[in-house]
Amino acid sequence: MPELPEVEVLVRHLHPLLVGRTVCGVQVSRPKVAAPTPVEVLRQALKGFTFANITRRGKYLLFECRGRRATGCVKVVGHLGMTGRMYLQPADSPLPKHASVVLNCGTENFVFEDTRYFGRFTLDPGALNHLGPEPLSSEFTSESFSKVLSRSTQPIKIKLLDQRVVAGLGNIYASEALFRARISPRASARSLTGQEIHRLWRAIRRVLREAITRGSTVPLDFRGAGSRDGLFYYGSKDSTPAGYEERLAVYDRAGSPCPNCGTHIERLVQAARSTFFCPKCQPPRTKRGEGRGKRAATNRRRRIA
DNA sequence: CACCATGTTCCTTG
DNA sequence: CCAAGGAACATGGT
Repeated sequence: MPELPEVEVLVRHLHPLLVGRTVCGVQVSRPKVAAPTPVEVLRQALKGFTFANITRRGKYLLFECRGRRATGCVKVVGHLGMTGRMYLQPADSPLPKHASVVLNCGTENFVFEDTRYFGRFTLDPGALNHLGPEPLSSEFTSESFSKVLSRSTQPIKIKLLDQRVVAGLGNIYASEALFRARISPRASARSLTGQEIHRLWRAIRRVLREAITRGSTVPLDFRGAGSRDGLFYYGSKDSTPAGYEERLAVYDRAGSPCPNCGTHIERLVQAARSTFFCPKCQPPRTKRGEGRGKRAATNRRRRIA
């Protein structure tokens, strides 16, 4: 569930539930979840502290906690990885199989469930230093975006996944934004025209905003008990959520008709990850700038062999 | 058994 | 130091 919109919706959901509550117990399932913070350090840091604020940066959740005497302030950096969920449940309810972190807050437990354990819950803020601008803030401009893209020969789709370029896009919304901007995912970043970059800049913001709006409107199941939650936020309580069909235009829709022109959506693999696009609405570059990286890589391999 | 999956980081090579 | 590619991480679904 974890790209910027999902994290944003989760933060808005958790904020009123957690702020003001005090942590009495801390349980961490395995060391790597808190790494590089030692589990014992995290436990001692949180015990007795009260949630003061919860915010987001890129795909990271930031939990601000304060001690009783305004002595210290602890900031926990959370990341959902691929399969992370966070929610509250009654303290006497059974914990999920893969409970990565459990914070007891009296009558309720705050649960960070993470099947694959790719997520993080740590005091180390290091990862935040490498993040690019927030896409929905004023620091993310068409001009700054253009400047960064002009230095790269990588396919634009791969560049969009680089968190130093812009923070919060993931595999789903990268495909969606390129479709909205009518740009081929294979086009090299530096080959984009000023007009295309502006379209892409707008598409990124629009796609993310729409997803946040939708996630805040539809009733969500944060525990993810829903059947079809793989692609969705956390799964809607409804097994067939209204509007599910049109939520994503291309992602995971290979073979389906493009909502614009009816052409079959195609799937391709870039950097070992799936990209979905409409070959007609997002046509390949005619001159140079497309497929170049691929050819270069092939030549390199030939030279080695 | 094979392949796929919303993400990040580390290692290698150039 | 930078850019780019690939494997690794861990578990489950189809």
